[in-house]
Amino acid sequence: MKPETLSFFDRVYEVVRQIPYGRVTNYGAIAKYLGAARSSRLVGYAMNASHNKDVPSHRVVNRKGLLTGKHHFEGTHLMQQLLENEGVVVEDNQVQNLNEVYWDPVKELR
DNA sequence: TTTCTGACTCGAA
DNA sequence: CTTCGAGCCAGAA
Repeated sequence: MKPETLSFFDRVYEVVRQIPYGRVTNYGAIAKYLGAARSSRLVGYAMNASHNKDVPSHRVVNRKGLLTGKHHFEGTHLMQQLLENEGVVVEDNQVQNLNEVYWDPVKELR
């Protein structure tokens, strides 16, 4: 597909889809990678609409590593379980080893 | 068609 | 230290 024809939301999905297994990133990093550093909110809003998409939205957390979007998953701890299943340590709705599993599209991707 | 409201982040007061 | 405002897009009512 042509990136130019994709909406901002679609471009967010493309980036999220490239997050490696067992890694997580945050909204601001994705926004910055897309050239819209001030649009971190939109990334979150995009996740809200990514339910029908093939997007691993559970790998996207906020800047502090908090699972702010877990409430949008089925069950009470599905998002946390998905992450732990990938080896990510989550405790009290927050990624503990964030600096170890953190994946920055701006640096890692290109 | 207009209005509203969200999975955020950062800097200023 | 805490609180507040601004910036940004898409879909539903």
